[in-house]
Parts: sequence; structure tokens; C-alpha cells
Amino acid sequence: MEQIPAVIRERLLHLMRILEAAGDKPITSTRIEGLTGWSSHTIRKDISFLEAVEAAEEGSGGQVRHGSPNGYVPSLLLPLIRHALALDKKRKYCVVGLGRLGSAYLNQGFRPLETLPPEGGFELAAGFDISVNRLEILKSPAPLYPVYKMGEVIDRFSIEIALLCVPSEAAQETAEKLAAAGIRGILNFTPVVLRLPPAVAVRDVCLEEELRALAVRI
Amino acid sequence: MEQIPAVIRERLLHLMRILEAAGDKPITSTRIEGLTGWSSHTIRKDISFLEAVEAAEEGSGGQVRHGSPNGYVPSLLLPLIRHALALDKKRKYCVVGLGRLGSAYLNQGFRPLETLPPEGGFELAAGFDISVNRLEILKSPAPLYPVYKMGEVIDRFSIEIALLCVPSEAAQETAEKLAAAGIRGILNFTPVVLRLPPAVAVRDVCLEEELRALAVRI
DNA sequence: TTTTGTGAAGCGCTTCACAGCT
DNA sequence: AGCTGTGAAGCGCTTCACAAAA
Repeated sequence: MEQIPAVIRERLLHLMRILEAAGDKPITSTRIEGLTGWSSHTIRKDISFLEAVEAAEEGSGGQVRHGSPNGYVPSLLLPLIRHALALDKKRKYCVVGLGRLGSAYLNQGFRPLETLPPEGGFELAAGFDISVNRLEILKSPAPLYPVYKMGEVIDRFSIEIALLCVPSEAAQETAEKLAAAGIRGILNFTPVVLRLPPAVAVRDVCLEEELRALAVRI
Repeated sequence: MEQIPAVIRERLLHLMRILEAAGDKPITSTRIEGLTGWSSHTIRKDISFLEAVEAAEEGSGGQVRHGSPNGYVPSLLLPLIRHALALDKKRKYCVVGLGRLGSAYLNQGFRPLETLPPEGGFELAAGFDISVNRLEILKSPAPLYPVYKMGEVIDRFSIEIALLCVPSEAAQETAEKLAAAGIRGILNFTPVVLRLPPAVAVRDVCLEEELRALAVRI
């Protein structure tokens, strides 16, 4: 299954955003090079690789052309990427810890992009916090629950991903509860390095690390 | 100057967090492997590479040992990494756009870690928003200004990095103003793909892209 | 004996050069 | 003519195997 190398995956994910922003105007590999810094060769290779994977999977040798002499056509390429990355399924996520950061992510829905089917996408299904007071005050497009109901709610609604926005002190403990509840992936906004079973995918979004990464390039 | 490969840099940045969390208890490469998924070989090679760079730079052949039979000693290794990545300078940053997300980052200071000198670190120097109303309401550890003063303030306080938290519609325009004001790096929290002169380093933190990256691994 | 440290081998991604399409 | 598409060459990172230290 791990058929697409991590480097290529990351580029494809970013490429999706570029294609989505392009509307449906074709975009050339040279222009993508200007936006990303990757060489146009690399981009074409990535897409070529993608098509090879698809062809091998489907068994169909049906040569489809996703580019034109004017560049790549978003409406043709996007579904291909989505399918190759298995992003054509709708998934539910929740926000855990509704402090400043967590509550910000409660209301930051996604742009109502003209999504070409089959569109996967993500749906905010719940928010959790330890403070009952907060649950009553906050306005939210999704239902809010006290943390002790977390396991039950995650299971009932088949929530797969969690945004971990609790204070550092509670991070590891809360993450373990999420893992026990059967969560599949955690977006970790705390600076804590989480220790979890490999069945749970973790991705860190640490302000200090990001600032450092920028500072290094200055 | 671009002497440290990007792959290694990213790992070293993450390693810093691990070392910082370890207090001053030595940590073995095997344990780091368990926390990160990188092979212990890779970790040792990274550190070995780092020492080679330092040695070449300093000209000193003074063989320093940063590991012990019990593992790496954070207080020895951290300064080395900080120096190699040029993170031993203090830098100022600002938050642009004080909506839910932006105001969250106003108050999320860094943990008061027992920082071993020379510590670089980051200092929040200002916040900007277009709404004067918000500037008056918000509590902030740093002074807040209306956006039209952005250029002046960035220059006066030598602010190098900006957290871009404005609405998507204003992202490109605001980023260009930041570039014109002489900012060196932008942490882009909007889903917009910014187009800026190469003198400005950009790093994206896009919720949807992160969610997708997680979903791919599920 | 467990760990770091490192030249050398191996391999995977990037780049090149050119064919193919429109 | 300008772009995509792709085998093949090139190169940089990862892995291996083993020396050295404590």
C-alpha cells in the first residue's frame, strides 16, 4: 500500500491547493515551478509516476492525457490525485480543547469551493472541552461535549481525526484517551512530542518549530 | 551557506524539541527512533554530519564527543544544533490579522523553558489588524497597531517574521505589503498560495492540507 | 556490552535528454 | 513552437558493517 513515496505525496498535497486555486485554467509545469521552487521536471515526473500507479492498479492501459500543450487541466488532474491518495472519502474530525486556538478552529470552516465530485473533504463533527462553562458560552457549528464523553462520541459518530489543542500539560494524557477511543489521526498543536501506538498517525503543527524553520532560511 | 540539506534540517528542528523535552537526561538514538520513526542510523549520521560542518567552519579539529554510552546529552547537543542552524539569535515576530486564529497566537507565548544560553528564541513584538475596534478590545502582551502603520512599525522594531492570519481574500495583498516592509519570513496560515519575491521565506500552515496529509496515512 | 561514530555500499529521487503530442 | 511524457543517467541520502569509546 505504501506505494507513493512520502516526498512525492507531500508535493501532490500542495499541488492540489495550487490546482484548486487555478479554477479551471490550465497551468503549466513551469508556472508551478515558479510558485513552489520545485523544478518543472520533478513536477512532471510526479504526475507521470501517479499515472503509472493508477494504471497498474486499474489494470487498464487506457492512456489518458492530463496535460495539454497549454499545461495541466485542474479538473482532469485533481480527481486523479484525490484517487491516488485515497482522499475521495468524506472524513469526520473533532477539536479537542476549546481554548483560544481550539475555538478558532471550530469556526474556521473550509471555503465552499466548487468541488468536483467525487469530493472527499472533511466535516467538523464535534468539539470537546473540560470546562462545561466554555461549552455553554461558545458558538459552534458542531455539537460540543465535555471530555468525559469523548470516547463515546468519537465511536458513535465514527470520528477519525482529532485536532489536539489542549494545554501542554494535558497533551499526552488526552492523546492516549483519543487513541483508546479509536481515533486514526491526530493533528498535534501542542509543543509536546507525543508517544502513541503506531496505529495512530500524528502530525505536528508547532509554532516554535515553524518559526525556527523560517529563521533558519533567513 | 546552504550547506545543510533540507531533509536533515527538518529532522534537526524536530530533534531540538525532543532534546528540550528530555531535560538533561541522556537520550539514545534508539529511543529517538521510537519517537520519530527515523532509523537510529539516520539520526547518528545527522549528528555526525553536523559535527563535520562545525569542524570545517571552525577549523578546529577538537574532537568533541556529544554522545556517551548512555546516549546523547541534551545540554551538549542543543547548543551545537542551534549554532549550526544559526538559531542563536533573538528574532522578533508579529501577528497580522487578529481574528480568532490571530488573537489566539497573540497570547500563546512559549513555555518558560530552562533555556541554556546562548538562547535565540522569538519575541512577539506587535500585532496588526484593520479593525480599530479589535485593537481596543483585545488584551495582548505586545502593542497592537492598525494595518496602515505596519510598514513603519516593522521597520522601527526590526521585525523579521510575520504570522499571516488575515482572511483569504486579503492574504496576497497583505503579504505583498509585508514583503515591501522588509519582512524576512512569513508563516502563512491562510489556504492561499502566496506569490512573493524569493527574498521572503514562506512556510504554509494550512489546516486542510494537514488534514489531508493525515487522511492519506490512515 | 551497549552505545556512538563513520567510511563505503546501496538505492531512490532528481535531473537530463529527447521523443511525442497538439 | 511549446508543452507534456518518460527511459536513462546522475547524485544525494539512507543503510550497512564495523571500528572505537566508555
